[in-house]
Amino acid sequence: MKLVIAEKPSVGRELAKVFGATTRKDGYIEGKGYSFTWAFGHLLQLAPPQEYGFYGWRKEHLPMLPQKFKLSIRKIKTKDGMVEDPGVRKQLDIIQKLFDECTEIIVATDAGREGELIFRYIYSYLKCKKPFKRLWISSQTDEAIKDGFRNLKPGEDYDTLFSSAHCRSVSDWLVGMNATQALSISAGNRSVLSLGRVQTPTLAMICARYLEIKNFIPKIYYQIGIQLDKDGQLFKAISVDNFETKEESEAIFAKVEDVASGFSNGGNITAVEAKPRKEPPPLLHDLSSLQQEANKRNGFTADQTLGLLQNLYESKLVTYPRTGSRYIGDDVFATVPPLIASLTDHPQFAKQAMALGEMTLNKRSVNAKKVTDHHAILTTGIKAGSLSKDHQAVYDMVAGRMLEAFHQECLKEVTKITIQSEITFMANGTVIRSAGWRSVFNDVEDDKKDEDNPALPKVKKGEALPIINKALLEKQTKPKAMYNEASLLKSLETCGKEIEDEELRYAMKDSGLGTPATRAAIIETLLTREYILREKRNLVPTAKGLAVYEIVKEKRIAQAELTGAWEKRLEEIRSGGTSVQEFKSEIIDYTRSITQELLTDGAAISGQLATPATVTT
DNA sequence: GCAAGGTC
Repeated sequence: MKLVIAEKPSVGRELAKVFGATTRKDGYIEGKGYSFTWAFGHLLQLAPPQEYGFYGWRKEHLPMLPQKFKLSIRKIKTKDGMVEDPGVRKQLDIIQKLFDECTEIIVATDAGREGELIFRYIYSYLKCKKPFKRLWISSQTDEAIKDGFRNLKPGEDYDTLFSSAHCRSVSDWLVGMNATQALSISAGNRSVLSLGRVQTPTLAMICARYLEIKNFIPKIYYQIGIQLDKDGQLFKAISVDNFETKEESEAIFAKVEDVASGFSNGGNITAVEAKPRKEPPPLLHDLSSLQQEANKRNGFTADQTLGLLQNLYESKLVTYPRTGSRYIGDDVFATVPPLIASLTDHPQFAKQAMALGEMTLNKRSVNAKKVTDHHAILTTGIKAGSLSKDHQAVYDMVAGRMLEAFHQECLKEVTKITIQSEITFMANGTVIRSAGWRSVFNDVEDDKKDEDNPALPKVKKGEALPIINKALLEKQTKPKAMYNEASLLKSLETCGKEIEDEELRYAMKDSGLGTPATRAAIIETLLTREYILREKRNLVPTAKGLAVYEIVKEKRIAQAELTGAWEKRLEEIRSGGTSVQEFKSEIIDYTRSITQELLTDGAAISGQLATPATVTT
């Protein structure tokens, strides 16, 4: 018997189906000379400090540098503390039995660094010696699966990928465990002050933004607004320049030739520009973009959205949710028309689904090269029974985005009219000629809500129009907005760099902080540590969070660049350019220095933290 | 009591 092992049950079942294996057993499926089993993500983790003899949190232990790392079964939190996850233990027993019985293993965990690690940790923990080959596919259509099985790779081809994965894991343990204990101990050991490669830069982003807003000094400036009349159709224009002083703006304001000052046609049209603009549909959703949208539309937290999506996935209503790709391959694209047809009885989308059925589908979201472990989130075509309100809301965001993504471009006409009257004014207007994808939700664009003129009258250069109204406007510069879950997720994708362009931002996603599957958990960790609070929809730092930030803000552990630097080195390990030993010794050096620094610097916040919890006996 | 990574 050959054993196929997948990363998760859904993939194991899918592979079995393609092979025609149908005998369902407890934890695996059998048939045609194969057995198909699965993990549930990482079943094993690097063992905690006490398994190396570091009991309690003691300064004398630091830095903890285990010679050889051990693996232990994934734990879950219960009221009696952390215990082995019984489901994980059971599945490991099943895998052990299948390892013993098989002649060969086919590794079918996700095609990536963590997928490799999931299998290798199991293989190592169960002390298996059987030969294994690697299935490496980026799409799970029948054809891609069959093709992958015809082209199995030698297992050892991925040895360096495993090395880089293990290094990632060990490095996070060394830096995270040591830094956390060092800071907690030196700050007086009152509570857990956790630090880590991902959570600490995230905290730093929230704190830096908060302080920037708190220290922001608004500046007053003046603008002049006018209203013009073209044959009874009124429109607004605003001065191109801002004025710094009230005196200056008042002097100019007085000279603007409005009707009330005796000028019947004081507004001279000096330029008219009307340009058609095409707006392509948005890309399909990946987890992060969906979490952002659900936060904006419904106020769901990243964690809630992930939970709702996971339920929908388990009910087979949507495809795999923890994806970082907003694209699908051509093979999946071939399955899209029936998916759209399945929405023709949807109460909200029926009309658009029918219209889309008649059109050539837009292929902006179709690009096999941009599909990594998983493709963008789609519906499956399976009819949703009655869903809870929240589940329905998330399902509709997936379905609606699908209709948008394959829809026509939105065609607009953008008009700019330049008016001269003592100074230069500008009127902007946008008219939608053909709504295209925008007809799915009929939303107003975020940045167009305060646009002064939806439609502008037809005017010609050289015309003079009456200015029927003028106003001196006093305005203030505004600080950036506080982070909320949506804007934080967006920032994590690009390490805090603000990139508006959707595709450019997407290109940077490999250098982001955390992964789609872990970002919601990172936010929850910061909340659990009481480093941050939810204040309405905003995420704001607490005094504790700010105190920790003050200690670490200049250190590498608080900078997103640390992840970038590690990633570069890990890729060198994978490609064979750097030895594992070289990287590990760098990490150990860094662990020693950050631990030492924190043991000293942490004392600074000892007094600032909340009084220790009262101990009752 | 602690990281970040994966998933149910």
